[in-house]
Amino acid sequence: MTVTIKDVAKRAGVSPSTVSRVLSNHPRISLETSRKVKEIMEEMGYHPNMMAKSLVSKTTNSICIILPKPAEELFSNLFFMELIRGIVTQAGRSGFDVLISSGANEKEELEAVSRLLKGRRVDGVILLYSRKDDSVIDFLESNGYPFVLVGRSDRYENILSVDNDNVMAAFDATNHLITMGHERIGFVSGPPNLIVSRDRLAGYQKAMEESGLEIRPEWIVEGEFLQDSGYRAMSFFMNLPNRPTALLVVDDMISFGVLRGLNELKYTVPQDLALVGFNNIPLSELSSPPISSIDIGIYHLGYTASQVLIQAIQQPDKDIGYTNRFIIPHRLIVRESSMYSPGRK
Amino acid sequence: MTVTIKDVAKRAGVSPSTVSRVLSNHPRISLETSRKVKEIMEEMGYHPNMMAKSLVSKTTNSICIILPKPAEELFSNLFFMELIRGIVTQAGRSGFDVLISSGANEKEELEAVSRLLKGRRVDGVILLYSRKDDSVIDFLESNGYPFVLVGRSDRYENILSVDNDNVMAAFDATNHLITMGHERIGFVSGPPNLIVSRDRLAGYQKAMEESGLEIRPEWIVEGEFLQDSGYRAMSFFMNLPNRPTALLVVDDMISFGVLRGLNELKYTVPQDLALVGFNNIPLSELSSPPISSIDIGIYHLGYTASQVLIQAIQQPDKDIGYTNRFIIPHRLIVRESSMYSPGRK
DNA sequence: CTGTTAGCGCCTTCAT
DNA sequence: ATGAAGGCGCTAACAG
Repeated sequence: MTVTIKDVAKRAGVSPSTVSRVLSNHPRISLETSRKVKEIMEEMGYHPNMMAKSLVSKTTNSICIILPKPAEELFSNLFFMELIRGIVTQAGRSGFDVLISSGANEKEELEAVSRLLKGRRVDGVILLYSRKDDSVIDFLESNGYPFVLVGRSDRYENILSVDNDNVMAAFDATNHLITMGHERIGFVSGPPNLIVSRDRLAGYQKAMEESGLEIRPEWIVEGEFLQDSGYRAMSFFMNLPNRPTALLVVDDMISFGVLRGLNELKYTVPQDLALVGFNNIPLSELSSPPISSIDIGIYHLGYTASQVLIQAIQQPDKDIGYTNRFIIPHRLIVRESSMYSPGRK
Repeated sequence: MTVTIKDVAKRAGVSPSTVSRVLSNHPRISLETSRKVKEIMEEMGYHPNMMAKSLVSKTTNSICIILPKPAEELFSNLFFMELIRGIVTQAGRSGFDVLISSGANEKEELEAVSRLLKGRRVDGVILLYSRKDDSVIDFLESNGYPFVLVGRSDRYENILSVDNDNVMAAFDATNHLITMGHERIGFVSGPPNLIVSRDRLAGYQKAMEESGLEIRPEWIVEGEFLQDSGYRAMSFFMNLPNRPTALLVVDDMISFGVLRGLNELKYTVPQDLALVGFNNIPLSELSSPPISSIDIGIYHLGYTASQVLIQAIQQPDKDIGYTNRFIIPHRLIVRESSMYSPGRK
């Protein structure tokens, strides 16, 4: 049924070793033989058996992605799919396959990772989240397995990671609003345990301070009100005395909730409240009005993560510690939601 | 470095076969030995080498997903991610790993599939698209490889597939609008080469005909105007003499474009035009107004596809031809965008 | 019940 | 430049 090296060898009248050498472009092999063998391989439809190859080479040419559990996905599926696309594309170019896995809880995740790595099914791992303490990272690190984190961890310093400069991104976004003439700017955050939320908050604060603008605690909202509560949250917010004229929102998905709340309350964006979001999901430009957003290069993030991981797999020595964090550039996309300059009061 | 069966055997004072038997829960093995071996495995941190296992068993316990190329993804990333989640979850429960792959064009796709299958890296394939003629399907079918199609193909009749009844779904959606009192109903379609577009169009037409309502060709629009052209398309549409009072939109993503166009033209939904979409993406309920949508159970679609494929892999005899199409139920989610009954004229 | 033997398909010495 | 032999880690006969 299956065509093996042996078969090809027999048919070509040479030894299996010779065929094997042809396969690996061995230098010491006659051009004549090489040509003939290749022809026969083609003719017989030979395909190398990856499993056998892996068994002897102790390498699998594949990596795996650990999806976060649904609970943690504030940043929607859009985000992950785009990331995966980047990863898969780059991995493909390097001749790597991508395996995708997830677990219902951290324990299951750890089991899966352990099985895949110890069972020699993959050579390395891409982690798509950043938790505070993470048994998976502990496992990977203490066993010396190659892995890269998409995001940032402040507990683990010297691990490979690919991330945006979220502080700077928020800084830029805030300054954009300030430049537009806003002085009272609020911030809608995501789950506070996500590092990205904290980083963006920090960038916002930094920009406000550097411009000598006031930050009031009640201007900072934690935005888990994706669904129904968008209305109430915005209602509270808009009724503040001396309310903000602009809002930085940590994720475009949340922006939609905000927008919805504002709409129900009959407020107009950007006149009553200007908006700038993050992540620039495809729908950001389709909403009414289109939302200004920081594009963080999600595809690029995935592409780079894959590249970095594969490099680490192939040359396990290069990470000397000072080039371990890779920063993907961001850029602000200005749309209608922030194209309005408030008059002074 | 790696702990093998041999090592465990030596340490336990038994033969490798015995250890292997313990691993596979062989019946004829003393309880005593079994316990001891298991203990030692635990203690030595033994993990079976998947590659070696695959090599001898000629089975990989993994499947692969072929992503469509970006060009074909009218139905956004949201759709695919949700699908993948369903697939990965179910596969995990059956002890299968999921590999994900894609190609820049059909030729590359075919190469990838061929490499994975002939190279014995995966046992079967899930196809996430339905094209008219497909060299990948031809390849899979003629080689007798297990695969399942998410979607429908009218060229290939007897292949395993998981799909919605899109005709019925569109029928239901249209009837909902009719029940609400609409008589002039339009249809925004997707790319005409996608079967799902055609099926939904058919369901719409059926419902209209059965209710004795008129269908005008100019009421049927091909909706590739996601981005900028939403405005112009809607402008054309709303200026029709005797224009529709309701619109069926083939995908929620497109609904956003429509909504945006309407907004710019100062029309109100649902008063000026009622809207019902498909796929019920998470954002459908966050838009202003929230969009009524047919939920097609994307996760369920993926979950079932995985289940069907794995079953086909494990018992390659069962598909006798009359149970090859699996239909996932849909349901209409009514929201504001269709909660308005137009007065008669 | 347990041990021995022989591969799965490939690669890598070691000879020639 | 090519062949022969041994082994990667595991399973599946075949013997006891």
